Amino acid sequence: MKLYDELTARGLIAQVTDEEEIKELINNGKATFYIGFDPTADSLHVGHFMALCLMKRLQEAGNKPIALIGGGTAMIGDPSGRTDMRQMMTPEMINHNVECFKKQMERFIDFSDGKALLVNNADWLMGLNYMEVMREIGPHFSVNRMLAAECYKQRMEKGLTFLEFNYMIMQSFDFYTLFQKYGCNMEFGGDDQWSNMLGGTELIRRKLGKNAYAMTINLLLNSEGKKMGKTQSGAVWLDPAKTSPFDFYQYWRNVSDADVLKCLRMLTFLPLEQINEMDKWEGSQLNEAKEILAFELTKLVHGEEEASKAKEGARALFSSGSAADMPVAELTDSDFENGQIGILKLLVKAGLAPSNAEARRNVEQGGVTIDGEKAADVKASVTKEQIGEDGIILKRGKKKFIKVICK
RNA sequence: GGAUGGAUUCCCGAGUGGCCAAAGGGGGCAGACUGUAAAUCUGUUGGCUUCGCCUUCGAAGGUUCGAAUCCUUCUCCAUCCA
Repeated sequence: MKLYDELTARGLIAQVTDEEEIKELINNGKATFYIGFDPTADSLHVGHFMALCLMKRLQEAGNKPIALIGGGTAMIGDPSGRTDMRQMMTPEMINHNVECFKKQMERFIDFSDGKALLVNNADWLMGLNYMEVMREIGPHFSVNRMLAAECYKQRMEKGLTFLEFNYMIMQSFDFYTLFQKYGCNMEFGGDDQWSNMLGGTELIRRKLGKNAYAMTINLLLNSEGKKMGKTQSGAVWLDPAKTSPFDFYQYWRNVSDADVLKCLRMLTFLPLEQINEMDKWEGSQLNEAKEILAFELTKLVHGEEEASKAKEGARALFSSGSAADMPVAELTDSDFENGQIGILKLLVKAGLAPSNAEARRNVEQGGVTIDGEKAADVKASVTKEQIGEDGIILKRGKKKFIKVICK
């Protein structure tokens, strides 16, 4: 199966500017393409991961990837699809994030020997001269058309500042620059980037009279239409320090039935035949598919060893309620009073509850167990001896476990 | 620059002097049922040393025995006019 068909079969392709031409280019390894990543946080997340996987697939087919880190565009903030104003980021934050992004990307994409490029648009955007940009680029953008673009629609009601309005122009300028500098003829991105990307192809056509192409990949949405890769407490990060491999594994282990196959297709590198086979699974067998999904993704992001650890840990935990590889919380002597610690304080210290009140509620509602025994009394406490050398297993709710040990 | 409307708890959104830690919904959390799924039902949802106390209704002052509610100034946002 040719690359383009495979991407289609996996449900990745959302929109393309010219299907025939793009097919021809990427199937034959003739594309030099770029994907932009704005450093708005200090770690990549699942959305970025999809883009990186796409990059990898294309690279394997002989195309040349350029990973662009938006150190310059992050100064503006992309308003696409957002209803609220973006928080302005300080240059220090941006630089820090750029460094974090670089490190993480190098784990996924092979940048050696010019097989792929890593560039930062701050290199050309920061030195731009306002008047020059106005005269050179300005005339090629119709405000009327920009305002009609889908990506600004949501902001027309809540308000849009001139700063953010310029984002599209900067992104277009990126494509234009890469086209000239590196012969970059394609841009990929999430579907929410479509209008920004069209801006780039238009600009290249108008200024240089040349053709460039754009293709978007579908955003990973769950069956309820919400973006996946987000939890209550924030994004699912690729940085193990921000989302532990265990939690990462659990996130995918817990996707709903309706989303497993979609995730397998879009996110993993498993052969399509194998995935189609799983498509026939029903009921509790789907549970196995979830385990495969979780394992595969954890393997891709954190390596096989971590993935196995997470898998074994989860299995042990959910079947017997104990495991060697589970998150650990350490207590120190100062946490104890007269050699013991209250159950509520213990929950908070272990990070299972954000506050005493929350911990109290959990205990009162029967959601807390210690070593498998239900803790029903809010005033109960645990002694240092009970925790001992091996520690105790503290559980809140059905899925949150932590091992508590003493120093 | 002018006119008008607005800012309430995680989000949406009621509340116009005491009965307000603040209706209702969404979301979250916990329980039951299950397959670590979905749906459904129940409870819960600011904090604390929890029969009590402390901090919250854009910010700062003021009026009052008492303010999310009234007054003053400020900040921010939307709409219309320039």
